[in-house]
Amino acid sequence: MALAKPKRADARRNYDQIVAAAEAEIARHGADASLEEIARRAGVGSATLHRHFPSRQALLEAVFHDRVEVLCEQARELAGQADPGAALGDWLRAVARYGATTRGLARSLLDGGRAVEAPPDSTCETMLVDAGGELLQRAHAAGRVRAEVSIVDLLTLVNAISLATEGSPDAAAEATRLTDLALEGVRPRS
Amino acid sequence: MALAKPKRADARRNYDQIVAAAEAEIARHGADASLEEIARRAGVGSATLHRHFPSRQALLEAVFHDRVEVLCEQARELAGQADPGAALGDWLRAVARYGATTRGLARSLLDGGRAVEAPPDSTCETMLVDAGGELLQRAHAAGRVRAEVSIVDLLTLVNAISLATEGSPDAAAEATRLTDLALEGVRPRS
DNA sequence: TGCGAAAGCGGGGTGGTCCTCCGCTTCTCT
DNA sequence: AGAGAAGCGGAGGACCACCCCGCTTTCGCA
Repeated sequence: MALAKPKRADARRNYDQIVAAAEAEIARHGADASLEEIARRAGVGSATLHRHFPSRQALLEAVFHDRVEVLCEQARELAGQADPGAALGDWLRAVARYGATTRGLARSLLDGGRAVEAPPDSTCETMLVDAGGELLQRAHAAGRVRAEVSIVDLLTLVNAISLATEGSPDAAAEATRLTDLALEGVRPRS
Repeated sequence: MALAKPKRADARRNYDQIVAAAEAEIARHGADASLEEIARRAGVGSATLHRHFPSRQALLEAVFHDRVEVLCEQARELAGQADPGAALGDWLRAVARYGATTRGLARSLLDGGRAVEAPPDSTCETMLVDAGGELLQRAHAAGRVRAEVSIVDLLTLVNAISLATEGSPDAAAEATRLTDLALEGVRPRS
């Protein structure tokens, strides 16, 4: 749905410029960067931005779509790995790292998850659920994950960690550490 | 610091009215409720609000101070319990529940943790760290928690969970479940 | 190639926000 | 009661999201 690019040439050009400007601006100022400023830097009127992206969330989805796709690709690669438990863990750590280091992503995923609008599939949220579901299924089959744990649980947890560590000095390390903690549990392993 | 109430009677009255209005408004609209609207409902000019609370965070601290105090009190009670592992777990679950069901609290704690201003002690963040530190220390001593786990880690984790579940249909249950998950880990206990 | 309809554009307006300045009011202390 | 300090709040500036609507650009078709 984030891919429903407009068909007229100028519209498409503007669309791309807006996404590019948004990417830069969000990296600089986080998920609630000024839409006005984004439009300005993209060289379009603010109305154009609002026409292409009816909500802030729509813009965020478009900006992060590619990055999320990379994560999904990574999940597909890891699915072929010998140890399904490790594969799932590695992927979740990667997601946490990505989320913690990419300003606005975690926030976008969180809001996207609660979205009131009809979720027309292929949102970043559902992409991750699909990709991660595969890994979790294998881990379940191998008995490496408790049966009642769902992929939505895991992604919520990991996303929460991203959100909480985003902005800390070494966000990547912090996110990885906390993800490990959550996956392994707090008690010493006997 | 959130307790440094003004001394003149009218100022004190306004202060209290602002906090009361803020509490209601934040419950309704979350941590980024309109300060203007809060001032309006408190029956004061916006300048008065800004004079009493130089930043949004300062207002949030004042609003949530009492609730956080309750949590700290709870920690002190649990510290006397026989099983330190369970005590810590119970408390963290309570914090998660509280955070998930009290709009704005989790967000406030998160931003409070990163605060750039000189943290003059007795912020909500430090109160929780102190209260929880006690519980963690006992759990450590009893060998129920891995040595490298700190109270800041745990609170960050729990707060992240609050943040991520706030607003879901049954936030309390969801927060509790995810906290359990994080404390116990993902793998089946042998 | 040229033309007309449709698609898209963007300046400017509206109503909201945060925050500050500064003349005025209210309180407190004696 | 009166002086001085402490506090007040309306007005105003800078910014923002979002929309309206007259204008421009593009594209399919002849």
